[in-house]
Amino acid sequence: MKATIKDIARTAGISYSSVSRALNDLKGVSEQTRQKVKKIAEELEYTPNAVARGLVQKQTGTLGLILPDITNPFYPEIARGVEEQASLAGFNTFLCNTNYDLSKEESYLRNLIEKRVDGIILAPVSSHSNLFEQRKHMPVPFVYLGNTPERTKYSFVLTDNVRGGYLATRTLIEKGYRRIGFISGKDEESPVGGRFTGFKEAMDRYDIDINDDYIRFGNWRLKSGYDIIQQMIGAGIYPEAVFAGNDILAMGILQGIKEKGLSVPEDIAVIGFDDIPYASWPAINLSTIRQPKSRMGKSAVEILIEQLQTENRGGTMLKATKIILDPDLILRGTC
Amino acid sequence: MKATIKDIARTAGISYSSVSRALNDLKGVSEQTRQKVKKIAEELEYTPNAVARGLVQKQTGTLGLILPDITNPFYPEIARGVEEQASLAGFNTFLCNTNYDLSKEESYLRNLIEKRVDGIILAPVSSHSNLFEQRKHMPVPFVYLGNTPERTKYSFVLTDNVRGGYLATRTLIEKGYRRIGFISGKDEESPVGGRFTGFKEAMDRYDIDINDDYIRFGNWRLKSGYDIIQQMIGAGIYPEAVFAGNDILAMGILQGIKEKGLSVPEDIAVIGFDDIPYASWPAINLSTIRQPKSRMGKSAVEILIEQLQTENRGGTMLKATKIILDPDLILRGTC
DNA sequence: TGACAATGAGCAAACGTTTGTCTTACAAAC
DNA sequence: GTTTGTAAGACAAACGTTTGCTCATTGTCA
Repeated sequence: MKATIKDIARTAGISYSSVSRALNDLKGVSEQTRQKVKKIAEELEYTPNAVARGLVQKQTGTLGLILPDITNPFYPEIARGVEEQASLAGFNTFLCNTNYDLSKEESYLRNLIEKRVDGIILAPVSSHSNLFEQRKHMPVPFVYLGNTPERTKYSFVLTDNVRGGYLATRTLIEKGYRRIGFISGKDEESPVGGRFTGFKEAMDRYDIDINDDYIRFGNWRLKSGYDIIQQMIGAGIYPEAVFAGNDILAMGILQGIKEKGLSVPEDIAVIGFDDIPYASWPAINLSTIRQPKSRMGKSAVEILIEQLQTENRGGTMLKATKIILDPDLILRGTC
Repeated sequence: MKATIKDIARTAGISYSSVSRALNDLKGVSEQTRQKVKKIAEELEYTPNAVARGLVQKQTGTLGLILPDITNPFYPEIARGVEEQASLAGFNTFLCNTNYDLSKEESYLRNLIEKRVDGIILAPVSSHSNLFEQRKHMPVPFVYLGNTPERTKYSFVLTDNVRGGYLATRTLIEKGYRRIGFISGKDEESPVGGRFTGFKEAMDRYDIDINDDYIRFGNWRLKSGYDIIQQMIGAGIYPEAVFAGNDILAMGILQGIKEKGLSVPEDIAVIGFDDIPYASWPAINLSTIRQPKSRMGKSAVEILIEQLQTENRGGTMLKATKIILDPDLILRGTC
């Protein structure tokens, strides 16, 4: 923490620019000097100061990841993907939890820009925030992850929700179910719009009528799924299969069904969305549509890094990269 | 990203030191000038450069959190606690995943030191690494979280494992169980030593003999718990209650019991350790000993920040702070 | 042998702040 | 009218690097 490049220069009896060159393996120093410098650096327990370097190079080797809540089982895998890919490329990752607070999204953004991160990944609370769309220009490479506002001018990576919805529904249909329900959180909070679209497309494609009694929108909490299905069963009007807007909801539905004395998938089949880790636990064993979460995180980092390189070279802002990943069908025990 | 303090100074027609003072609400500038400067800063979309500030102040407003795997359900809550507390104090948090790789622990440490973080929280893979004990001195405030090496010279915060083990075992005893087993991962990888100690203390205290047939050490994966209990049941020699070294193991055990056609807690009662989020899901409903994970994260940050303040003031290194938090008994359906 | 390139090294200017010291002006106090 | 105090602001030195430029010195080639 103490020794600087100047200390090394002094004890080596050379200029500190040469020390810098020696340490960074740049040419302009003899092999002999290089060795000597490195040896002295070792002895002095020299640790390069990335802050100073960052100042002159205008690069900090840092990325920012803003997400709603690392405690939500959907995010840890994403964070891991991001961190891993970033680390591979020599970047450190700032973790920022907004706690589903829109205003925090903005303040973290400012905060990260002050810290001069080289790029920012934002997994927004809602896709309906156009907070960032209004800015003329991000001063740093920027990419949305997941909940992307429609027609954004920035880069994004997300899962093909329409295709996912279609896949889920088609699977139920092919298993022979006809009375199929859709239970979800509300549209405005999420890209579920696409999932519902996929649902409708599949039903249409197979010429099955949609029964509005089986379509319900609550919120995104487990209890919502639990309540809705119980209410349906209680009223005696319930589908033989349900596609849940996400896995948390699906788990609530599972629980609700069981507590009503019915069984899954015999009485009601269930399929979820996301494939959060819970889904694979034996006691739950939920069929679902997997979002490639780790891949999403990695792709986001790749976008940032590519943008960094091109931007530096060309000097001009390049077009936004848009990545839409395919979801996978994960068949387990609930349908 | 473009405008600097000098740009402001130029358009305001004053020296840039005055701009700095105006912006930071220091005295030495008239109210009038201050207003003017702030207005210009606004117009120029000035964003302070934290890197430059960090260089002169020798403080970056950054903490590092090194942990094995954010995907492991034990860590997200810790990370959240850390991030929240750090953010409250104006610090950003670097997330570093070692992927259970000891060498990465060290390289991340070096990495963070180069980045000149103001403090480091390390949740080690194993408590048996004395990699860091050998260093004469950490160049930055440092605290262990969780898996702390014995007799460390650094600060740490952990849960009282002995007490937790005692609590779990006493609970089983008070519920009337006598033939009690302990299934865990191996000692050398974790502080489970304490948990086993607590187990033995409780058994001793209530004068119950420990049956070695019921004590088993595998690894820390779910499958280990699953295999061990199935093997026990298969052999016809199994306890009426088992204390599992952690919740993951407990869930494997739960699964194993059910697949053998036995029921919980009627045939075998189970209690775990950690209280990972899974444990509270209705379908699992595991009784367990809760580690106050969020609290642990927050305490670690508090230690760092206090050390930061005292160190700056006194100029001398202060004593390590040692925090041992009490675990809580969480009674659910499995015992 | 002379011209020229390549090499090793030093000098100094950046990077964008904060902060200690110095100057000036003006008002209050004697 | 001189001293003293105070406030506003300017000046310049840091912080620890990287990097463009210059300058010898050496080696190469015709």
